[in-house]
Formats: sequence, C-alpha cells, structure tokens
Amino acid sequence: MSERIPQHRYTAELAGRIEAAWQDRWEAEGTFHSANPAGPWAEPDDPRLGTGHRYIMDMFPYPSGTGLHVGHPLGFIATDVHARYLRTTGMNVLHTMGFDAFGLPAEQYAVQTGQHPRTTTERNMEVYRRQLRRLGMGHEQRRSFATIDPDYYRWTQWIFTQIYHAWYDEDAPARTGGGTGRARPIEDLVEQFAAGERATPDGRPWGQLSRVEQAEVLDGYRLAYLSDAPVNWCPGLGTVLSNEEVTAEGKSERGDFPVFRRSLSQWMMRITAYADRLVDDLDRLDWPEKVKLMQRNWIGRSTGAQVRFPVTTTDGGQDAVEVFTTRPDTLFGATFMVLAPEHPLVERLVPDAWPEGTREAWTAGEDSPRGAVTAYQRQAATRSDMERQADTRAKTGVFTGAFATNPVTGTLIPVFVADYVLMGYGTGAIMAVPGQDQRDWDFATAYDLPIVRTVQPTPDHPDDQAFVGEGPAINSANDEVSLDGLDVAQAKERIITWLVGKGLGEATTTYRLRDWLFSRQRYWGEPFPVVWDEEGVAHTVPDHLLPVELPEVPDYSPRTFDPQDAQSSPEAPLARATDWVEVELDLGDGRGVRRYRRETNTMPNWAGSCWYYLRYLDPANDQAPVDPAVERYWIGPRPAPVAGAPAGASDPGGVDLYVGGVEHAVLHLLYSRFWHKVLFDLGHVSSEEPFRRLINQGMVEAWVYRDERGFPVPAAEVEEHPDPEGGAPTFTWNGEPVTQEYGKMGKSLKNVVTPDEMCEQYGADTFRVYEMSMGPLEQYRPWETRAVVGSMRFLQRLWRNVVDEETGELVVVDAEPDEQTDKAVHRTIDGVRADYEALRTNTAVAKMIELNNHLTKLAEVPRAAVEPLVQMVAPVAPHLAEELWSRLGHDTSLAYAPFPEADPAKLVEDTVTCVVQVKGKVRDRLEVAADVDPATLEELALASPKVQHAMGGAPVRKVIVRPPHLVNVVV
RNA sequence: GCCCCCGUAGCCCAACCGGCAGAGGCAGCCCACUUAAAAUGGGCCCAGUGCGGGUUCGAGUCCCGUCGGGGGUACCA
Repeated sequence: MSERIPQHRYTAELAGRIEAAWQDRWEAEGTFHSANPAGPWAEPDDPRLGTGHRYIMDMFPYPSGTGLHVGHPLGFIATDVHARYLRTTGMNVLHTMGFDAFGLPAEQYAVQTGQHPRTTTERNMEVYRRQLRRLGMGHEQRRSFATIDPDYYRWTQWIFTQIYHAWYDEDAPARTGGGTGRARPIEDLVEQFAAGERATPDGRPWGQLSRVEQAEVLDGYRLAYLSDAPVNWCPGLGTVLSNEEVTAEGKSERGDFPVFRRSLSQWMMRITAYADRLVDDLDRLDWPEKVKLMQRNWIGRSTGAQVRFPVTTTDGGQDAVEVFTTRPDTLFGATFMVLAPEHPLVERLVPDAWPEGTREAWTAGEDSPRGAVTAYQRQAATRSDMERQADTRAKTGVFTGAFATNPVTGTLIPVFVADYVLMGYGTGAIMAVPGQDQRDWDFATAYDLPIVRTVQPTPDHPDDQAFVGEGPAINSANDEVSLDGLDVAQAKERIITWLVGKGLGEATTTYRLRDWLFSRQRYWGEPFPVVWDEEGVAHTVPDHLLPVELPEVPDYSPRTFDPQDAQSSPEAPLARATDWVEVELDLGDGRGVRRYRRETNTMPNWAGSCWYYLRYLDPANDQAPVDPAVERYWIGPRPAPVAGAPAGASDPGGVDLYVGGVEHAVLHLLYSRFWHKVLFDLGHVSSEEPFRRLINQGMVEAWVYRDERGFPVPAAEVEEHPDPEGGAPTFTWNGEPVTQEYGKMGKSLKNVVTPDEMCEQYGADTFRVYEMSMGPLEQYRPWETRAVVGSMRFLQRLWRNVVDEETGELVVVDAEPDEQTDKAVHRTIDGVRADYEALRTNTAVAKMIELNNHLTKLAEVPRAAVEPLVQMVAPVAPHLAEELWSRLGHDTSLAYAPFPEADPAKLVEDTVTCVVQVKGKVRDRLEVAADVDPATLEELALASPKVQHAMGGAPVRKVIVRPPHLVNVVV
C-alpha cells in the first residue's frame, strides 16, 4: 500500500531522514556554538559579542534508567524554541544541557542491577543524549558535562573549601554597597581574634588556645561546619537527610521511609546566615509568585520581640525564661507560660512539692511536680512525629509547679510544660496569651486558666474564641506604660521601647529556616575535600590536590536498615575503603607529610546542581570554576531591574531564563541561591543571584485506564466509544469495560508514551509542534496521542506549499503575493514575533497554521509569502524549515537568518468592521474607514436602520464612541 | 484550618488596557480522491464563559460570595 503514497510526501519516514541529516550537519558545523569574551574559549572577535546575549537554561535532567517519556522534553523544547528564535534576532545565545548524575536513584538503580553506578549512569546518559539529539535540540554540545565528571566535581569541592574557609560577618559592609553583612575569609576572623579585637568565647587570649580549641572556636563561625545535633536519620535509606528532604508527614521525600531525630555529628551549611538576603532578594527576581511565596514560607521570617520573664530556680537563684513573641503588644494578657518538654530550664524550675492550691487537673494525677514533669517528658519523647500530627487540636501539658513574673503586670503566672511548644523554634518557650492566640485559648480552657483580652474584639466576634485580628489595645496599662487605645503596630512599638529601657527584652527576628545538613552516608556523591589529623582537627585538601576522586570500593551499596529501626546508625560506604581513608599528605601548612583520615561522608546530590549554570559558561577552564569576565558577560547585572521589581531595585544578574519543574521550588533553588551569594560575597562572581527569571513548566499527564479489579491496563490499547446521546464516552480494553482517570505518566500505570515512539510515528518536528501547541508552557495538560496528527497535517501542508508531493519539484512561484496574502504574511510575522518573545509558542503555532491554511487555498504559492513562513516555523520545526529553506535555494543554515520583519504599513487595514451596540447588545456592523472620526462614526451608527429598530424610538441618552471598532448607544 | 493557582464547545486551548466569545488543533458529521483505506483534500456542526450577586454604557476579563479541581503549608508563638 505504501506505493500509493506520493513519493515526496512529508511522511514520518521522510521526516526521519531529513531530521537525521540536519542533526549531523548542525553538529559538524558547530551551529549552536556561542561566543565567549574571555577564558579558554575566548573569541573576542566574534561579531555576536556586540549584539546582545541571552543565557537560556533548563533544569538539567537526572538520567534515570527508564529514559525519557513525552512529558520530560516539554520544557526542553520550549527553551530550544526560544533559544532558536533569539538566535534569529542576532543574539549570542548560550543554551546547553548537562546531567545531574550523582545521587540516590542512580545508586539504587545500580544496586538493583548489580553494576557500578558509573556504568549504569553513563549508559543512561547515552540514552538521554541520543533521545535529546533526535528531538533536534540546539544544545551546544561542547559545553555539556555531568556532575560526576572529576573535572567538574573538582570545582564543586573547591567551592566547598571556599565556603568552609569563610564566615559571615554581620557587621561588614555588604559588597553591594548597601547595608551590612557578608561572607569573609576565615583568616580575617583569625586576625581579629589574634589581635584581640574579638574576644574568644572564654575570654582567654587566642594564642593560649590549643590547636584543637582554636579549631572549635572557628567551627562556630564557618559557613560549612561540623555539628553534633539532632538530625533527620532515615534507616530505610541508610542516610541522614536535610529538613527540605523530609515531608510534612515525617517521611523521606524519596522512598517515603520514616525519618527519626538522632543526634549525630554531621556537616552543616550555615544557610541561616543568609536568611534575610534570601528573602529580600526575591523581590528583585522575575519568578512565579508561587515559588517566591514557597521560599518565603520556608524561610519563615517573623519579627517580634524577645521578652524575659523572671523566675526563681529551685536553688533559690534568679533566672529568666526567655520567650519569643510576634505579639509583644499582648504582653498584658500573658496569663501563663509554656516551655517545650525538652527546654533546659525545666530541670531547675521544678520544686519538690506542688504549691499550695494547685489544681488537680494541672498535676496529671502525680504526687509531685517532678514525677508529673518527668512522666510528661518521657511521653513526649516517645511520641513519634506521626502521633503528634494525629491530634493537633487536643492540648496536653502539665504544671511545673513553678511561677514566673509577668514583667509588665508583676503578677505571678504558672509555668507549664506542653508539647505544643517546640524546642526547635524561637526560644522553645512562649508566653501564653489566650485572649489573642487560639492555641493558648484552647490550652487555657482545658486547664481552667485565666483569660484576659488585651485587644478589643470586633462586635460580631464570638465570645468563646481568641481574637487574633486588629483592634485597639485594652486592659494594657501599668504605672509606667499604657498601650490602651493604640493599634497593634503602635502598641508593639511602645512596649518594645519600654522593655528595652527596663532591660527586659528587645526586638528580634526569628526564622523557620534551619541550617542545611550537608553530609550523606552514600557512595555515589562528591567526596568531601576534607581530611582529619591525629588530633581530630579537620583540614581541607589543598586546591592543587583536587579533585579528591571517588575511590573504587568492592561494595558501594549503602548499609540500610529496617525502616522502623530508629536506634540504628549510619555507616558511610566510603569508610570501607580503608586504603583510601588512611592517607599521607602534605597539606602545605608547613607541617610536612603527615597521616590523615579522609572524611567518608559524601555531599548531597544538590551540591552538583548548586552551581552548574556557572560551569556551562566556561567548562574548559582549569584555573577557576568560571573566568570572571565570562561570568560578568553572561550573567552579570543588567542595567534595568526585572519587570515587577520594587522601585529603586537593581538587577541582581543571573541566567536570563531558567525553566524547570516546580518541585525544586525550595530545595535546589534555595541551595543554589545560597551558594551563589557566598561566591558573590567572596568576590568570585559579579551577580547576586543565579537565576534572574524562572518559569515552571507544567507537567504532561495522561489517562489511566483500569479494569474491573482496579488494575491499570495498557492505555494505548483502550478503545473509546462515543455516547450516541452526546454524553460521556465509554472505554473498553479487549472488549472489557474499563474506567478512565487522570494521572501521572508512568510504567506502573501502563500509560507511558516515549518521544522515540513519536519520532518513529510522526517525526521529531511534528512532536515538537504538538507539544508546543498543547497550551501555555506553565499549564498541566493531558497527553493525547491521536491529536498529534493535527500537527503532522500542518507540516505536511506547509511542505506541499513548497514541494510537489509527486515530483519533488519546487512549486513556489516568484510572482508577487496579492494584497490580502501580503497583509496576512505581515500580520503573522508581527504576531508570531511577539508570541515567541513572550514564550507563547502555542498561539504562535496557531497563527502560522492560519497563514499556512491561507496559502494552501491559493492557486500558486508565492515565494515571498512562504519564505517568511518557513523562517517563522524554524524555531519549532527546525529540521523541516532547514530542508525547505535549502530547497528554496539557500545554502546556509537558517539558524542565524534574521527573523522576518513586519512592515508596519501593512499591518493597518483601510477599513474595519465597526460594531454598533444598543444597550450593550450588538445590533449592526458597519464597514468604516480605519481613521474614521468619532462624529462621523456616531452619525453613521445612529443612521443604521437596524439600530433605529433596536432603539424602538426611545430617546438617546448617551453614545459611547470608540473609533473605529465600536459604538454603543444607550437609550 | 490557612495561603496560592485554575474552571470558556465532547476534548486540548485562543480572546491585548473591560469593547463583535473563536485563532488553532483533536474528535464527530458530510463530500471528494480511492478497489479499499488514511497520517489525503474540501466543507459542516459545536459554548455564552462552574454557580449567585455587584460595579459599568458594556464583564470571560474587575469586586464579593459560593461550588469544583490542583498545589503549598500546618501547634512556627
């Protein structure tokens, strides 16, 4: 039957041949190479250096063993289209793609298959490379790399050492020139200590501290430091995890295993030092509001006051319970206090006996406060996070037997221990203000504690609830200060001033953000460039000895445990490589060759993705991660701030367009911003942010079909039966009825469609056009294979407008296009350019289809009409466009052929259709001159018989004239 | 619970600063080509914008409420 198909029809088979040929040619000619101004690849004479530049980037893929499905390339195609468009406007465009190849899945897959992670990872990357090439990606191949390349992770380790040898000086002027706070080399701090400008923790002179003591002091400042603190231990994965990698349910984000709090010695990154800048600088980024909001919430900055409540300890000493509150204005309503069960002060507050008059309900039935508190602490400690989640409403707690003094009222208020107060936030203690906090209200009603309202509730506010809204202060005065009548903001200000004056408190800010746990007990990650000496002091490996290469080990799989075994401890696989761990080195510190033990943890896989955008800029540089001039050229600050930035904001620099999934909203994007800011502070980069503009592409989802037992059946084999009544269609598989639902694309749901299949059946260009015409980039959309033919038909028609299907001869004519066609061409150019500019490829494709359909109807297709169309289609269907371009007689690639220009004169119509409405309803349409004056138009409209009829003789009250498109008569 | 996003034709989606609801595609139907087919060509059909109010000369678009779907977060003091 194939002999019936015209020989030169644009079929999948022909598309495949054309595509392979152009891919070879692009590669051979280095079509997508961009020009660098400096560094190893400097081409200072390249003319593109003077014509503007754009850096377009995708979140690089993790090469999984299953390859790509049709959802993965959505963002990649979008950036490729945009990059290709930008090249035709003369820009120097950098667009490449590497691989995020370290990490858990690669290791787990390798464990499953019994092969070395490097073997499987490299094979997976080959599959990805082939798949991406087949899709016609215009990636600059020479800039591509993987995070597992020693040449790359050498610099990842180098950055770690930079961070390790830095501390955050709150008081130093910011490098931007405004404000204070920046990272500085640790040597500056050592100098301050040595010179006595800064006191050591115990006051002894720096020189009198031992090497170990000095190291410990510095660890308290370093931006990368070792901490012995409770961390997230996941026995099921055999590693510790960062807070960001643990879900709200207390499970590992990857694998959904239980996570337990264990105190372990681990590497941390002092990201909290950057909390303010990470929040504030979001304003200067062109990112989705949703992502900015997620980062703001994650950092969780809240401002308020730290207030001290005097207490007498059991030994008779005077101490104070320090609380953090965002509502210091409600201090007069603090009728009791609550400490977290783990609060260190608890032990020194609990008396031997219950004070006289202690209520039965406060004692939990125990004979002594000590017994009650200990029992409660034990219970709180054994309750898992899951259990705590389960009953978030019910408040439990126990009286400590101690009282504190409310510093503004002078009254003694009872101190409780309750697990609704968390040790990890604020100071681990609160002043409870039931009148203005619902949690405190719940606790107060449960334990019969006094409630004092200190903000006047609104009249309709229920009597049995805390009032958390705005209002004037009431019941808030003592002999020295009165807040009564002030609004919340004023009251806060006045009470803080008073507290500061009395030495009872001060304004403070707290954050939800915690430091970033940076070590993992895995094999497949970057080794730390750290060794330990005999005294247990850490040293970084000198730069010239980097990279510290990952050793070969007989058994690279991690030791995992029963997921529920909270008492197990991590074992780093690298610790088994004893030949590697024990090492003799000269660190160049004057102490000569000595014996050291290597650090056996590895870095989390976020490390590699923290800075890859910098390395793309200058991947062959062996002197620095990136040449400073190259960095400044590509991502240095631009003169104008981003759209929507607050007045007076400056551009922070960064990648011009970064496209990726919203799942990295806090993890990768927060870590990456943090590293970038450290590098900025230390003077290694000129930009303050890594990614100036971010877009989250939507996901391609798919239909899932299940049989009667609920098992998924192969979606591709399901038949759809339309309902004759016009209702919902029904579905069968092998004749059996199946149900349809919407979900992710995945192997287990038997609904995976791969780009390879699409290239096979339709060709890469068709696939690209289809993905781009499904809807806006940000949108989630269902995959529908049968709809792909629409894109195929479009390209086929375009082909036919240039090439005779039977003979392969050119069919275009050199005659001038008629006026209508000419205008359609220019209108399309104008619209498509704007659409490409704004990444609205779906509407760009629609406009091109429209023009193409118009050309199809002509007896002969004029060259002057179809050539611009071929150029316009090139970003989306590059192979077809190149082929037609060459058949039209051009011998150079159109990758850099200037995008067609619309002639403004041809965009204006001589006459337009004017709509005449009566009371907002369309009653007539008039053909009028485009430049008709309002008075004439009004006259014409009122003279219309249809309008007169619609008015029914009613008098004209008002006429709205919007020439030339609309007249609205109000009667 | 709180916060954010989205509801337009059977389906995927357009609609600029509020100004004719339809650009494009799928499916369906009809016709042509064909021995037959379709990944061919031509044509046709299809909603008043989830629902209820409001502002306006005029609302898919702005405001309020409500329902449905998706996402984030959750004793954060």
